[in-house]
Amino acid sequence: MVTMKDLREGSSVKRGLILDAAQDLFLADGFVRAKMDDIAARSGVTKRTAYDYYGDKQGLFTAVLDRVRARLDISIHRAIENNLVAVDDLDASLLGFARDIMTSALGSSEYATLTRLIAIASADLPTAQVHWSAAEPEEVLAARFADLHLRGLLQAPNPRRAADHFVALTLSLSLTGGGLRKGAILDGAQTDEMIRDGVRVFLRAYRAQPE
Amino acid sequence: MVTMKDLREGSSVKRGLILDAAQDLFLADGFVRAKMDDIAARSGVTKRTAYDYYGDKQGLFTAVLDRVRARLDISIHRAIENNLVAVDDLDASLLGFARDIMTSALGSSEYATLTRLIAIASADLPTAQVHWSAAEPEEVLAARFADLHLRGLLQAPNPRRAADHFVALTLSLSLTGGGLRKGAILDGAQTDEMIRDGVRVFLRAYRAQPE
DNA sequence: CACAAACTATACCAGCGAGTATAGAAAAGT
DNA sequence: ACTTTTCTATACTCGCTGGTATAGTTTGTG
Repeated sequence: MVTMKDLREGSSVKRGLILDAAQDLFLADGFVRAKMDDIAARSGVTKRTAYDYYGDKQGLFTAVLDRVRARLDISIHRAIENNLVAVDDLDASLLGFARDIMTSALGSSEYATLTRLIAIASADLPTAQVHWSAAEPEEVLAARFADLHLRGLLQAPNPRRAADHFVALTLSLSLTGGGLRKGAILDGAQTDEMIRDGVRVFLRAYRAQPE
Repeated sequence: MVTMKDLREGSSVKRGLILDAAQDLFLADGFVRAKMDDIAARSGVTKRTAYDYYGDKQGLFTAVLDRVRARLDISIHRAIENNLVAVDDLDASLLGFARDIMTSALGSSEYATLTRLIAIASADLPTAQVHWSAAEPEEVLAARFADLHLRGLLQAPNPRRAADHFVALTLSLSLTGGGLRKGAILDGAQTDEMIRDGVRVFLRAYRAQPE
């Protein structure tokens, strides 16, 4: 075990480079098969330096996990800002929200990345935990749904459950491709169709009925 | 690599004991951290014998995977027989189906087991594949939904998608507990509530509307 | 310049665990 | 009874990889 104080301050650019390499290799090979030598090589840094920065392999992994979690937090906030603050067209808003999450920035979404990292952690290091800074994604979405409920747009007396249902119907399903497969096999068009169907079903169940 | 012919026939009881032990340890520790010595010890057999039966560690893992898959096939068929052949009360039928899958026999469901094993495989050995004997679960459920559609009980023009939605709303959500956590944390009562809510939402979206 | 911190380069070590070898005992045919 | 197959028991090999040691080089800074 390496305490925080043993770690080197260092330059934040190098920290980032190391995390980038580590994230790539952890995602590609899982925790165990990813080798520290490869991570160091890919980040253009000596293995020794990587250890000086992050202590040990598990420390590096949790650092990757934390960064992705933080980025997802931001993505979610932005997606909410852009879609769920001033809602008039429910369909368009929910659709835009799900789309934003699935394709944040240009690369693959933080949501997909985090999901995979958590799966890896669950298989390889049962001790690792993800601690959310504020609230986990479903919670903040639930808060929005509660608002929409009050405003009479949604019929969602249990907003948290509604959020779970929404995520399950759109994001989760897009990632797994439906069924018990392992890899994400959906291309862009299929993903979008999956999301559209999910939103449609969600709204058919949750849209407030005009009296 | 060990060819089939190198493997020993052996007694089927011993095969089962080895698989039992392997399944327990793979589920508990993942593929990498589970040790062949422990598996052999737990199954009351020498390590050498385990190797004679299954060739190598990966062969043992895929054997476990195949057995669970086969059992899930059976469970699903039975759950369909018991709930989705002669349907009058849609709510009760779908609820019974989901409940049966989640609590097949007395132990934990094959569905949960298989899900976890696939997650482990996905993290630790990207090469392993699950090959379904006939059709994967969602397909057979989709066939049932197609039937219910024809009989005017369900409004599901895309039965496969409906099956994905049903599974996502009930089984998947019960396993993950909602949100991006890793372990299953729901007790029996919570699971049942999750399933009930899932079925309710599913039917609100998919039940055929009386003209 | 001097001095320290950061970093490289490379060699090394130690443990772990998959898989094997060897020798023999116990079933099980025949 | 004899032979073959199955299985036990234990010791062993061997590659891999996380982590470290050592020595030297760069970089920054007063």
